[in-house]
Amino acid sequence: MKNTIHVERAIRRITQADLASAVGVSRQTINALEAAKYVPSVVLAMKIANYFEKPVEAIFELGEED
Amino acid sequence: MKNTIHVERAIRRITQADLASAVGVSRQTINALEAAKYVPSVVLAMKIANYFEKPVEAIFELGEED
DNA sequence: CTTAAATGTAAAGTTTGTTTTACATTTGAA
DNA sequence: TTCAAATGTAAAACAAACTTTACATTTAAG
Repeated sequence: MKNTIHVERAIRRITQADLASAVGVSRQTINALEAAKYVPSVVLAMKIANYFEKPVEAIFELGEED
Repeated sequence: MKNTIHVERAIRRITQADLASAVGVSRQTINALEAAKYVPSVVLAMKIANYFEKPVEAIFELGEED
């Protein structure tokens, strides 16, 4: 599971804390997600995708591991 | 969180057990998902969406609760 | 250079996803 | 109607998501 959250964030010049509060999770959750430390729930994934106005697949990609 | 798994399954005339083994989870997991008893991980959601050849958003929908 | 904001990281704890086992009920085909 | 397959459900156990607190490091602006 890979994701491009930090890229999307960079484009919009948004902070981890900003995104976190926008989607209702802690900043560490966003930080850990960007570090690919774990796999989020679909709900969180969809909230993030919605926030960036992109489909889930544009931000999250299945890897070999999955 | 709503989903249309059982509809997609009906269309393809596929059993819960079939889908379960196709995406690598237990049959109870699929059953519980259809009953909306919990929210899956993005990985599982994407595997299910891929299996049905549809985007995640076509199968999973955020509700008020989320 | 200095300072504040942003980020990385880590441990402990809570909650929630997922598996396993097991059994009861429904459905469909013969 | 009978039997097998499919589905519903439930409890215990385990794994993984997510929070909280707390601190160290990096980055950017003044």
